[in-house]
Amino acid sequence: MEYNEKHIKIIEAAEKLFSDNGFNGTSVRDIAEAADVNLAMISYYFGSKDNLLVAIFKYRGENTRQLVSEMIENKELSPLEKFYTLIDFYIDKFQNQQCFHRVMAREQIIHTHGPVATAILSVKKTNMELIKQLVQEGQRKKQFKKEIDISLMMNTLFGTVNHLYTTKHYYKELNNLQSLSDEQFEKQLRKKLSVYLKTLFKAILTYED
Amino acid sequence: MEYNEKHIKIIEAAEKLFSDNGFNGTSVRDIAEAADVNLAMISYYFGSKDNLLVAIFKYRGENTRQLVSEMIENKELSPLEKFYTLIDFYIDKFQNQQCFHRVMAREQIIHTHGPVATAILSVKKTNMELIKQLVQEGQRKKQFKKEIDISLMMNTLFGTVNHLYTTKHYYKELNNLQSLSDEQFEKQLRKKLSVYLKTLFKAILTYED
Amino acid sequence: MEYNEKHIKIIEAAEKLFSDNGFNGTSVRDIAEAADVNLAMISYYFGSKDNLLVAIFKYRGENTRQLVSEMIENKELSPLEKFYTLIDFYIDKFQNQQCFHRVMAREQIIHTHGPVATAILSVKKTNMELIKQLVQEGQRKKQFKKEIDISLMMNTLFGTVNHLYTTKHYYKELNNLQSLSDEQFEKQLRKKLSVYLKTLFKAILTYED
Amino acid sequence: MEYNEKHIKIIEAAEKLFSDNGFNGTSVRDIAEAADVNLAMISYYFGSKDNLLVAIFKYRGENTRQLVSEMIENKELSPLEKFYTLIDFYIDKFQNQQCFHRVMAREQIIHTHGPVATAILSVKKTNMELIKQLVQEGQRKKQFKKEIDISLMMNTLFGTVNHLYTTKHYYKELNNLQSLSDEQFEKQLRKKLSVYLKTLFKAILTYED
DNA sequence: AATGAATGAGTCTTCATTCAT
DNA sequence: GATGAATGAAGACTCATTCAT
Repeated sequence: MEYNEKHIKIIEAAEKLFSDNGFNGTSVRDIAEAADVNLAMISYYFGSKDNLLVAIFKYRGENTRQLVSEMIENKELSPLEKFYTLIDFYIDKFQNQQCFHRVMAREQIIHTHGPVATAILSVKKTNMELIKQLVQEGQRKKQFKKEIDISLMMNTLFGTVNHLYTTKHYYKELNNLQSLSDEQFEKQLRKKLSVYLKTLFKAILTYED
Repeated sequence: MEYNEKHIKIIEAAEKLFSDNGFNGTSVRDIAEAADVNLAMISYYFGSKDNLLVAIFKYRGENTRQLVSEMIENKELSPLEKFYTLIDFYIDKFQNQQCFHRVMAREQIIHTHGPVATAILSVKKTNMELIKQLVQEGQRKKQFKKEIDISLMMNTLFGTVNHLYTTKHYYKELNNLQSLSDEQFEKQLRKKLSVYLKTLFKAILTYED
Repeated sequence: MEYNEKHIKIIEAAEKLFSDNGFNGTSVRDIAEAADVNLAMISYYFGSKDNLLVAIFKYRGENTRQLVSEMIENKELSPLEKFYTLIDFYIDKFQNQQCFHRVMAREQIIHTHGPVATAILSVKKTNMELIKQLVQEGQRKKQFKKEIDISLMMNTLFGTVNHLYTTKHYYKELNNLQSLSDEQFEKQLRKKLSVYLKTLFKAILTYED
Repeated sequence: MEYNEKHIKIIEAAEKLFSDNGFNGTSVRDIAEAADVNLAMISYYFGSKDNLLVAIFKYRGENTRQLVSEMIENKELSPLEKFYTLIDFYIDKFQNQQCFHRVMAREQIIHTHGPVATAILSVKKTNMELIKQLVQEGQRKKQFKKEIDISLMMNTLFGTVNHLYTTKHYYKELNNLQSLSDEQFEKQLRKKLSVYLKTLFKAILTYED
């Protein structure tokens, strides 16, 4: 599917609004205003509001595979180094596409079937596949433990990052960081999280010493 | 606040519907029908649909503290044993109150301020406080590491459990477990998750050998 | 009809609220709260909200007749002096019972039939009768003109006072009297209106010189 | 603001219904039915029921100024003749737009602030200004008294006409004119009122002989 | 290809009143 | 006599979508 400029304008406006007010809390009218396009154009371009949601997942799902794929095939890095790179990649992704991940975090809960679920599953399958590949490489090279539940491990990776970024307002409050500017806070969070996850996954994946 | 039988009937009906269709995807009419009460009674009892959501959080938040508190004060368990008990407690909680946690998982994302956020924050504060207490006990007894980021660690605990239970339909699909009955699946998941998290948190908290 | 203390409390609370927000803009619940009585008591005492409105007119209509009647029968005053007294009496009445007159001014417009109209008509008949008597006395004594349209003249009397008091907020604005305190304004208005109406009705009623 | 055919259809239907049943006594559904338009169209066109009320005042307020203005600038009439014309103009206006004036009579009482009050005040200001101009012309030409309280005088003019037309059902009753057809009654009323007011205002404005 | 106008269905909430106690 | 709890009906408004142009 090719998205032209206006498609993208609508998608990004919708993403922001869905992120702030939820899918059902956002009206097509709101989106049209935010994207500065005619109201009827949204139905015209996407068919329906539901379809627009699916389009968001497709739009955001497209890029990931290639980026991660290239990184994994890099021959100069050890599996653990690759995993560290992967962690930073996902942290960056969540940080830079917070709106999208907020939308996804919410919608994946209620969509168990149907086109939205299919689009989400496709994103998840890609991630699963790439990470599996990486873990297996580490295992082949005897640098990663043999017994690793990849699915649960991924749950920890995405669960932690996702939970942290989608509820960062509570994190801020609980840790009395209200005085920090958003920028400072995000920078600090990024750093701490990166170190934390690397330590954590080193423990999960490798034979510690 | 005291909730009578009808309050609870409404709360539980709402919880289920919010869980399945989202807050905005559920009409007060739907709730009234599911709870088998008069439509006007919901406004009469709770004032508004928003208030009903807050009531759900208050209702579910009330019990936790005492249960966890008692467990933590138990003198016969070591800190690590207590943490293991805590893990199982939360796994059970998520498993038994999946509807509630689905609602909470969704609502905590968009409510950054206001009464809903306040109710959620209160639940989170309680959890934070209790776990902090427990970790500090372990540290005092030199059984837990000195440098533990409690907040991030909790993110891993709740993030993992939360993500797994709220998106278990994807987990099932990604691991090709569609053939399992829901009961079998849940039982197996519970078991695997428990072992996984205990191993994980042992690594996070203690000086491994 | 005898009104007890609670009846009167309700009537006066209703009168104030109807005056501020209109009959349909006031809920029985509002009245119950303002009167500090149980909600059901209003139906219990008055039967219905409509009946309460009728009760207001009956309650306020009762006193007028006797007061005016006595004044008119006073043998020491000339007809014109009596009319002057009457003018001040009505000005005082409108000033002291502004809420009631606001309600009446509004309700008399839409109630052309039915119990409310009947109650209002009864008040009007009383006034008409008394004033007619007074004018005829003046005519008998050759102090008032023979050709006086009493009905239109009363329209001028009540129309002027009524219009002025029910829309005094516009009068204030139009005459740039916003700086005056309510008290100062009312005092000044009362005075000016009294002089104005006496001059006016002297011209209408008597043979000027 | 430009009103198209449908706007006007809605405005006029609303005006009639507000006149008969009051603003709060009329539902948007009633208006939609009377105007034979879709229910949602009223919100679509006017935004809200309150806005529709404001639109009524704006719609009816637009024409007056020009008509009166032209008449006042007419060089062939004496000030008193102009005033007589003005009286007939307002009588006609009240007679022909009884619904509107009923609505205005009711709403000006409770709206002391806000957009409705602003729209009403604007109508009143226009009238005030035009009449002031006319009276001052009469004073300059030494045909009107020097000491005239224009504001109170206008209260008498509008108060009388307004009171008479908005409560004409009581006038009919009090004067035992129930046997007259509406047409006959209105014709007769118009005539009597015109004569009455001209006599009255001649007395108020000019040096009588 | 793009859109202004329009709409049927549905939203949450409030209402005056009732009735068992 | 007095009332807390309850409700059927109705309220104003918003929604996603359509369709003639």
